Amino acid sequence: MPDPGRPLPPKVTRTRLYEQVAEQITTWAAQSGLTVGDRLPPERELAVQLGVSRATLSQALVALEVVGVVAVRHGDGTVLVRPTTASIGQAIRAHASRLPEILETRDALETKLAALAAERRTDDDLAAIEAALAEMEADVEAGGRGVEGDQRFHAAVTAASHSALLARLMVEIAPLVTESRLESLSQPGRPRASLAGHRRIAAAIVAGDPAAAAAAMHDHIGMVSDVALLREGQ
Amino acid sequence: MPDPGRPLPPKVTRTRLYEQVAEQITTWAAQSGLTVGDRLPPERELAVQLGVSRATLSQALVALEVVGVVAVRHGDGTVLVRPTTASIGQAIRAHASRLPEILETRDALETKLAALAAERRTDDDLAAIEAALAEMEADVEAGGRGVEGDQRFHAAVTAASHSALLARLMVEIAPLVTESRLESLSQPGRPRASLAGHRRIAAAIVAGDPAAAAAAMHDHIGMVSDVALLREGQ
DNA sequence: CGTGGTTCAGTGGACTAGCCAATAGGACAC
DNA sequence: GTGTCCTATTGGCTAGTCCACTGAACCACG
Repeated sequence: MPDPGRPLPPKVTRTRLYEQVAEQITTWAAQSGLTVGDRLPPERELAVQLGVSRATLSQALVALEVVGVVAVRHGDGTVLVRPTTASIGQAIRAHASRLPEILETRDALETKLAALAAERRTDDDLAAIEAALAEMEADVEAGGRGVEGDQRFHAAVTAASHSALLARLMVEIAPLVTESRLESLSQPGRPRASLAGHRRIAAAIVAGDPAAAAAAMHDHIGMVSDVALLREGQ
Repeated sequence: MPDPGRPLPPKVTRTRLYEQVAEQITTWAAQSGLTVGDRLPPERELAVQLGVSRATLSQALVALEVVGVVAVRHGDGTVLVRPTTASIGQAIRAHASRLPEILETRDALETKLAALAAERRTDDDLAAIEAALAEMEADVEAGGRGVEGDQRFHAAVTAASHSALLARLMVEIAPLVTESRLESLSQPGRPRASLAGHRRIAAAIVAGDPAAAAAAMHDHIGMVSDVALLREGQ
């Protein structure tokens, strides 16, 4: 769910072929255990493997080059210059205790995001945040866990921060965050508590108080952390 | 390093055609007074105007699309979705290198890293931090900018945090951080100030005081930020 | 012995020509 | 008016071809 950027709805996004190809390349590279510095197969060969023309593959490589994932060297080959998203997840999964790390990282990123959001939020941002809150509330009232609304809320806050770099890092760890979210919201009483936490965060953002927003987000993640550690720990 | 005597080799930067084309498009769009929402000429026509093939033009458009400058709509046309600030071509080469964003992100990640380091640092970690400080000090005393030592220091703090995920994210933004580091340390008096900031951070980590370490790191990055913004402002 | 040039295989860079697919807008039937 | 269909225009993608660059092996010369 590459989403933190747009609270906007489904919007039939026509996926261009090169996007899919770029995605396939990164996942394939991750699964193949390719690391920084390794070479991708030659374009002609790779194009055949992926079942696309060389021109399309070239577009995909341009996209990956612009994003800084690969470096295409004329006459030499194409090399990975940055670990791909999937490889990050893979690397982390190799570690036994990943949940605490995920929460630490969320704490680092999201407190900053909340503070920035309090400073920069537009009316549209606030509307998206409110909508996410409403969605979560409705779900929780109906006995649900509010997973969707929770996710949307954090995505809306990310969007409201208007920081492309931080947003990208959130996308990077998104799959890991999903895990922790599910674990947390699956506990009795947690959805309501989480909703309350969100309300405090939203209030601080609406009020334009960066410090309060950061503190509220920190508390919120700390709450998730506590319970998760209890479950996991002893 | 083939020739220590010469300061700078010719540096033949091989520019791909699509990069030049992308640049031409943005500058042309700016000069033509095109604003957000306006349509670019059809690909076939534009390709002729620019004197390149449609395939190459397509690559350029992919690059601009990835960066978020244009939106290519099948069957309709290509529209501008973000004002082109002339320097956008540069932005493509440097990925998403917006200095303020980089510093925001560093602030988010590194304050947390410093706090964790204060809690978890081992003797080896402290030794590495001290070594980096010593290296930077020696370089600065000798009139250098201490770039190497600066980098090592932050790497040592990152290692001392013992958080693989945060470390990975630091790796992600490493190339961007390098830019900001160079810009900052190139200013008169900055290396010394930076060294002092490092000392405060190190002291807090040695003392095992997470809050103080985070605060010191925050101040340190804030200092870099101030100067950088001054530079940018003019 | 080594320095420097040459060759060659492999690789990406770019172009041309062509067909497919989506869109918008007008023509038409109702 | 209203809805449907048609069509010109536009981008999407492919195939085939040639060119330029890289690196390594090779060889000739000093």
